Order: sequence, then structure tokens, then C-alpha cells
Amino acid sequence: MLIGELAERAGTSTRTLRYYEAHGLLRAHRSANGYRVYDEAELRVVHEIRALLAVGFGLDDIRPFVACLRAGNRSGDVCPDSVAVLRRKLAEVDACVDRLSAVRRQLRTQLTLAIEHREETCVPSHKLA
Amino acid sequence: MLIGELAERAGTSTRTLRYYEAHGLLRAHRSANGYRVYDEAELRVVHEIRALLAVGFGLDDIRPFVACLRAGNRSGDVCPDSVAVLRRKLAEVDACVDRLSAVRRQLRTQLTLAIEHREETCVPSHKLA
DNA sequence: CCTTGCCTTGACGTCGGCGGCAACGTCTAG
DNA sequence: CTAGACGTTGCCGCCGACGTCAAGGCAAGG
Repeated sequence: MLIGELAERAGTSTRTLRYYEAHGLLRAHRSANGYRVYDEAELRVVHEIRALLAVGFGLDDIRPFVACLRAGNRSGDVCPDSVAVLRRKLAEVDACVDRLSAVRRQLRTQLTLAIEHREETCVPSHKLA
Repeated sequence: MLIGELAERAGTSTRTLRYYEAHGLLRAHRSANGYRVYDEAELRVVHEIRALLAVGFGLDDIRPFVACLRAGNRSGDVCPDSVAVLRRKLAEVDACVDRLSAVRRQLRTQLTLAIEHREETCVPSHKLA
């Protein structure tokens, strides 16, 4: 399978596939003319990468999952390194949700106060330049 | 007040202040030698900018708040344009929290499944290169 | 005069996951 | 033979809020 076919089957671009390879996630043999030739298994790998990217992982985070797949596992999730990354990411997401929740509270407070004070102090900015 | 003093009093850098000015948020007079000279009021503006940035606003979002302050209001929040931005941002934050919550659920599921399957299928990736 | 320390503008680097283009080689069908 | 559809490498652009030089002007004290 050449790069164009893999790209189409995976629903992505050749640019993207070369990018993954440059970052150590994809593998390809080379035919005599220098073209990249992919195993069927790489399609699976690309799907894994895309799924994890969609969830918010970075390429570096994804590497262990790919290694896990290559090691013969049916899922890229089952290896200890992958599990560690999953845990870490879960913690990050939790932290992020917490921060955003705090921000949300502040925004609501700010909005409420602004609307309350609106009648008292208002000198509308858009009427003055 | 020169730029160094304002930077120090605002707890930021001169680079940052020049950046804000370049993006239409800060104002300065120029002394004979070309130095920026700031009013006391600009300190207030810088604080407003920093506070909003910390909450997650972009510089473009902040412009109405600064205009509102300059228009003579005690808070940058009370003008209609500012309120509109606050509302929009609140909606964005809500959407973001929702997405992250979905991601969180998926991560937990993935983690749970991975740990369940661990004993059955495991070929640890880090032992194979 | 020289140093030190303030100020000026201008321009490139950062981070990540690519998109897009250039300039070129390869293969195939008509 | 040639067009066109594939492949290759390589490099710039993007987004945003700055950090970090670079190269120089201006002020003041020893």
C-alpha cells in the first residue's frame, strides 16, 4: 500500500502520514523507487493515532499506544505505559475542568454584578469612541 | 511615569506594555526624547487587562473593557459591549467544560477496560523496544 | 570620556499539528 | 512523446502573548 491509498483509507492526508513518520509513530518500507510502502497493520495504527489525537493527546503521549499495538496487543491501551499516560491525562483533564469551573463562577459573578450596576453608573463606551 | 516604572508597578514587563499598546489597549504620551509617558490611570488599565487575560480572554476580547474604563466607568464590566463579551465567553467556557467532561468519561472507560484486559492479553510494549 | 541604566524600534523564537507550495523524480496510459 | 497522476524532500505559514536579542539614542554621575 502506498501513501496515497493509506491516506484515503485512513481519512487523512499524505502530509499527515509523513508527519507521523517523522515523529516516530508510523513505519514504512521503501520500494526500489523510494516510495513508502505500508503494511495493512499500519492502517490500524493510524486509526489509533487519530482517535487519541481527537481526545486531546499530543503525539508524544501517543507513542506508547502505538508501541503497544506493534507489540501484538489488540488494543493500544493495555500496556502499562499506555495506562500511565491515560491516568496522567485523566488527571490533567480533571485539573482543567476545575480551572474552567472556577473561571465559570467568576464570569457569572462578574456578569451579575455588571448587570446590577448597569443602571447606576453607565457611560456607554461605544458612544464615546 | 515611564514604561519601566509602570511595568514594575503592574508586575509585568516593558515588552508586554509595548505589546498592549501596539494592539490598541494601552495609551502613552511621548516626552521630548521619545520616551513613553503614562498617566496614573493606565495602571488601572493594565490591571484590568491582566485580570481578564488570566481568566482566559484574548486581547481582542479585552478591548471593550478598556474602552469602558476610559469612558469613565469604575468597572470595565458595566458597558453593553463588555457584557456581551462576558456572555459569549461564559458560553464558550460552558461548551469547553462539556467537551472536557465527555473526554473525561471516555478516558475513564478506556482506563477501566485497559485494566480489566490487562491480565488476559498482555505483551508489555516496553520489553520489546 | 566612559560607564551604567534607562529608553527606542525591529525582528525572530516559542509550541503543535499539520496545510500548502516549490521543485523535482517516477510510473502509466494514450 | 507527453500529459498527468502519483511519489519524494524541504521549507514557510498559522495562532497568541509575549521572551529575547540586536543595535542604537539619551541622561547622569565619577
